[in-house]
Amino acid sequence: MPGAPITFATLHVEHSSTVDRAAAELRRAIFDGEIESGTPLRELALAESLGVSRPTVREALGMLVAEGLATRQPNRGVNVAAPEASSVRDVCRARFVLEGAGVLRWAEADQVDRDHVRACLRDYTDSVAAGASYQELNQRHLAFHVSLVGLTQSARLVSMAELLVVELKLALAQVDRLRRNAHDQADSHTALVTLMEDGDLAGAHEFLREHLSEAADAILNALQVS
Amino acid sequence: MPGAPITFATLHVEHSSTVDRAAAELRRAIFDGEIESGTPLRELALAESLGVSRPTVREALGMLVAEGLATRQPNRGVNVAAPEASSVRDVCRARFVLEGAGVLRWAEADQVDRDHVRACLRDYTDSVAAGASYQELNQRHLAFHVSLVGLTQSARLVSMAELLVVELKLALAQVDRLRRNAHDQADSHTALVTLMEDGDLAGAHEFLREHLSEAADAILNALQVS
DNA sequence: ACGTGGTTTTTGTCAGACAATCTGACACGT
DNA sequence: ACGTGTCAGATTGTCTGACAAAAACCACGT
Repeated sequence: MPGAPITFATLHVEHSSTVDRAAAELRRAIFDGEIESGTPLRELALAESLGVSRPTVREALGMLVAEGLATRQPNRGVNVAAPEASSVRDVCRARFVLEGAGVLRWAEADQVDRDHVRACLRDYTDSVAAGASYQELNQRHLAFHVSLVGLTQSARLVSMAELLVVELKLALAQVDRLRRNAHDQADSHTALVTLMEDGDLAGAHEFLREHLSEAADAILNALQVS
Repeated sequence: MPGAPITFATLHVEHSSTVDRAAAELRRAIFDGEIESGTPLRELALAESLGVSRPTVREALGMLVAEGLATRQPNRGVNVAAPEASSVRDVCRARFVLEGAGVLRWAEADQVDRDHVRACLRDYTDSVAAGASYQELNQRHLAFHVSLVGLTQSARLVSMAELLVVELKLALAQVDRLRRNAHDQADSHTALVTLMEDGDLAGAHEFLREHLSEAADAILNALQVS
């Protein structure tokens, strides 16, 4: 259609600010275990290490605090968050509410969202079969759980679930180095999807509750060991 | 007991930073309707008006953006968020998931949390009976809804619900000046609690769905009118 | 050992400055 | 007339340097 207003909808340039890059670097260092949980994040030291100014570091730290990756005590600085038993239980309870709501809405959900769940499951099982790296398995595993929340068709619930997952990744980063028994819970996930496909949503809901409860116990055990 | 370590547990000083006070002032101005939705929040102008420096304003604006009260476009500044129809629907869907989860857990919930729900309901009905100000009615009304989420015993879900409520308050601030028909939904809330007290949790759940759906429609109508 | 006082480190906040980017308007060539 | 290039103004993003306040640390005297 000549003359029509052409929109280059697919084009996109990375538009990252210095603060974003600094925050991303800090996240990476935390998840990679380069920074132990509980270590203080001094603004001046970080500014020199990252090669940016103190205000920039301050803003990046504010983002981490908002994400729950770090805690700030007034006039005492920010530390890498230390996952406690109570917070792990809380996160898992919250996850069950969000993901459970998605599971129960499987039937009414959008076709796109259901397909997304299937795609995430396939990605995960493929990674397991291919013997992918530990990090990647974790990523796919959690992505599947978030995709369940997508069934609620609420963008806010999804972003909340992503926040919870970030906290969980922090807890996992503490124990992964100890027991990296790459938990292939792919079978469990497949069973969950099968239940939903068969229309047994109540069964899937109960299955999810046990699945999450087991996950919480596993993390708590690993945390107490370390 | 002489010599015992004395703790002045009741003493408490306000320990607020300049940034917190600036953010609080901005929130107040937004909710009071002094700043229209969509107006740009220039850092320099705010710094002069508030009597603080630009970095402080910047940080306060970052908090507002994190809360969803304002939106930031890179290199173009932050504007007071404009509630759209889609976001109102999304918030209400998310609220139903969170509050519904609380309602369904009424029986297993902690006695303290159930009492808190009852207390919030009483506060609300008392305010209605006393012909309290519009602002206060709104406050109590929303506090009751948040108390429902408290039944899940998940601190994270509660803080998520509080975030949603803030967004809702923003939308209400837009329409309240137009139609402040102080919706006394106290009867509706009382009916909800009665259903739960009687053990009809499924009924209460369905009742909540309709209650929230009506609220969403009312807000949407008011928004379209304005 | 205990409480007291000063010293040092770190954060919270400020002031000023500069570069990068966006906006809008205007001139230019086709 | 239309699209393009250019420029000035405004605003944000980031940096530097500085200072006050709070907390942590350490020595001191009793």
